[in-house]
Amino acid sequence: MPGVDHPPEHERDEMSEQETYDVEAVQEKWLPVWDELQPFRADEDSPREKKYALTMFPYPSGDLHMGHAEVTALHDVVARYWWQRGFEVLNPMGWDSFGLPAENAAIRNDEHPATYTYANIETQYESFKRYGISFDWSRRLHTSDPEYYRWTQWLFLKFRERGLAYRKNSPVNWCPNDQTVLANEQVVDGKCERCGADVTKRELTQWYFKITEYAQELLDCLDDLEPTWPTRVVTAQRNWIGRSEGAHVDFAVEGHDPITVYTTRPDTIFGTTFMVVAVDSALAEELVTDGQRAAFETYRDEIRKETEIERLSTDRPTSGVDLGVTATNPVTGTQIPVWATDYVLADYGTGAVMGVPGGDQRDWEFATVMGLEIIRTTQTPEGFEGESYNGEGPAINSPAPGVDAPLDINGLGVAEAKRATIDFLEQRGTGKGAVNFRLRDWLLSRQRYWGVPIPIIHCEKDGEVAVPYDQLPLELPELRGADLKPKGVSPLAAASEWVDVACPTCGGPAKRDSDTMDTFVDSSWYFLRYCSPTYTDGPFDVEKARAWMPADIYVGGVEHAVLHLLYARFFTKVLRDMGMLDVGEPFAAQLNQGIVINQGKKMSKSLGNGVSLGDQLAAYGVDAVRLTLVFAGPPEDDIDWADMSPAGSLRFLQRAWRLSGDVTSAPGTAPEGGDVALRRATAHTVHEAAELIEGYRFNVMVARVMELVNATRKAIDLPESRGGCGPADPAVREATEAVAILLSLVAPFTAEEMWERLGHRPTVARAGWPAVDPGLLVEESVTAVVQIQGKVKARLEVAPDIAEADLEQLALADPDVVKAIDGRPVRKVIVRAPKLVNVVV
RNA sequence: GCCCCGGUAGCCCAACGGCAGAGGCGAUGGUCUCAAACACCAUUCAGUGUGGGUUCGAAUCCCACCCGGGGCACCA
Repeated sequence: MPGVDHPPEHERDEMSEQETYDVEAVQEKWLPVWDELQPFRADEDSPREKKYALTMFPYPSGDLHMGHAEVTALHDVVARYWWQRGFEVLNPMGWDSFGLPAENAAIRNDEHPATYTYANIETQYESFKRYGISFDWSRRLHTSDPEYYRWTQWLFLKFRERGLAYRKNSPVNWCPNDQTVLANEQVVDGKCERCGADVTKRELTQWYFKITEYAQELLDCLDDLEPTWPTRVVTAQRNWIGRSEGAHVDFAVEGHDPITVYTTRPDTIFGTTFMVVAVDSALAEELVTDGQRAAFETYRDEIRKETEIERLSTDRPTSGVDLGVTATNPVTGTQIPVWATDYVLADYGTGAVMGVPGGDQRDWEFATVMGLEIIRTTQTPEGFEGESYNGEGPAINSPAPGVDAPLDINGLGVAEAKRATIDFLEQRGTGKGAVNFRLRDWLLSRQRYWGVPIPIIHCEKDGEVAVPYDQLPLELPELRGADLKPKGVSPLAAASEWVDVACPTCGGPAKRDSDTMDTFVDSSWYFLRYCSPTYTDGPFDVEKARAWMPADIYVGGVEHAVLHLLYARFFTKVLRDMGMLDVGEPFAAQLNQGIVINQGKKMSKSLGNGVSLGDQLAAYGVDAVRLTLVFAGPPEDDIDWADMSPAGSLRFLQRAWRLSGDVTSAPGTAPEGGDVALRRATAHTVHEAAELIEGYRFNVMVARVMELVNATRKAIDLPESRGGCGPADPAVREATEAVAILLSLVAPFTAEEMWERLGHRPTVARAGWPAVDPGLLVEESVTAVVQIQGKVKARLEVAPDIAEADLEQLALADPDVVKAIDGRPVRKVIVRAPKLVNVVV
């Protein structure tokens, strides 16, 4: 084992000063003790104030890796801190155990996905235990257990009863590799978030959660989360929800219902010279005239073949087809042509846009290519050389000079012009102010096996029929190996003895819905299940949830900034509206850790730069690895393992541990009367550590503990003449005990061992926060700096409560200061008692 | 293109608008050793990405730019 000295047996006697810290033996020693003591069992009936420490539960792929080690080490600092501060802490762990990797493994190995899943869960469970995180294992859960997913199904049915789960036919994102649909959030740069394949569109009837109904509230509550959530998560969610304000405007079409468009710039309506609808929308199909139908269909089919990547590409050529109809501008009465194009999105707004080339660059390009008229409606600034202009400026051509129109907004600024136009449209009944969101409803159906079956039966006569609540859980049929191969429809559809059922309403032949739910549904409420993991009368015990929710901290990866975190917020709000929760937000505070990389790059098999957590633990021990991860830097920063020194961490732990063997005073020795300098250092460290932890500045906290260890070492070793006090001084015991308790947040094995060597009973994890005499925090004297023109010229030892006038007098009398002033007239003296005096000459 | 976050010793990182350095790594020298490794002791090193501004005083506040990371991006 590198870094640890194992002297031969015969030398041991001469090495009493250099005791050996046997990492492995210490680890083996304490695990069974903790199992016995169960120090982290959360009790909601406890009179202590409660804290809920939550960390994102893992997907069970293989064993734990460096990423898991980092996030749980950071998380554990907070959880253990809260225990030490006297809180009752809920710190649960479970597994997000439905999902594709298990299914793919099952196909490869001709087995059941559960085999892979539960084997990995056991492996990870054992690893977590050895890793010494303060989880309450009695609350362990797996989302793939029927007793868990019965409640996922229950929630789905409840949501459906509230109109929040519905089925619709619509073009959806399709991953040709995983052979399943994807939610908007799972398409990143036109690629499948999971496998990276180019996503295409398909027209399918699928289940959706109506998250858009909560769009405004999801947005508004971000204001309250802003102080305690990472900025980047809050902004990412704001961007994702994408609220905009504008108007719906109706354009009359002969022989058809009016076309309603959404626009954020109703004030530019005088510049509307054409109209564009999404080529893949039903509206386009309806509007197209017989004469243009052939051209339209050719164009539409071309676009449909394209992947998301191609459609999203910003340098694609402008394209479109004239639909052959005209619409009437509701303000000017002008007839304008209606086109179909691919730059308008079918599922945003109304799928139709008023073309204002003077105010929108896309419209400008379209008008230029198609030879359509361009009218500017906002005065461009002096020297403007661009094409379209959407900035601030007075309205012009609204109406054009000499034209008589029922509305005149010429000269108004953008905001006033908008308001005037909306007022006019509303009076005329041809439009109204409107708000739009970028957020779409959450597509939750998946054409795969290893997920929660959707508890719906499709009957020809009765339509969609819910599986009765007393028949939940609706369990998955036993499929394995080749049965699970992706075929474009769910594997469940082929399990005829499962799919074919009698309709619960009419008893006639019917079929079960053969899709399963997106696994993000499972993880949208697991933090509630933890509050009462074995509850059988509902997804969770409302009273228990009241006791624990919201989670006081949620630690996890920033990759979930929109997906999981938005969905979980949505579920929480719905459950609140169902009367099951008091809170509208699930996570009061959040901490995102960085990732562990190696040699400047993400660890990956292809780069061959992976670092095995198991190897690191074997080489340096759990505590040293945890300490390294916590000490590496601010939690949000990435950690380059190549820059880290677990050996250095181990060295420090040994130094700390050695202190506990050097203390010679008896346990319980009162610290009063001990060496004051060391007592002050201890008091400061403990005091500051609390502030640092609460600010998530764990790396600095560790540094402070290192300082205290160094100070204690010196106090023991140095002769009295050089500030030492010897191992028998009560201050040494006080400092060492503080070190043990502070270290218990990061290095629980070492801390436990120290605690025992100090003559205490286990477990240090519940020893309580070190008591600090507040008097020791007040310094007897402080160093005041005297500056001339901002440059330090002298230092003075002064009382901390010195008056400004006294300090000024003292400073100006100092010989070094007098010399530095050198007889020049003093123009100004700035005094910041007790730390600083600045003399301006 | 728009919006966030960040640039401090060789490296990882500290520093209420007030002495740029807390801690660690590395390096160098020493103690120990036949020698080395380990351990221990000591020493070393930047003026804070660039340019302006505010201030008695700026790593810290403001503006512009450069570099790195992230989010959104035909969202009308």
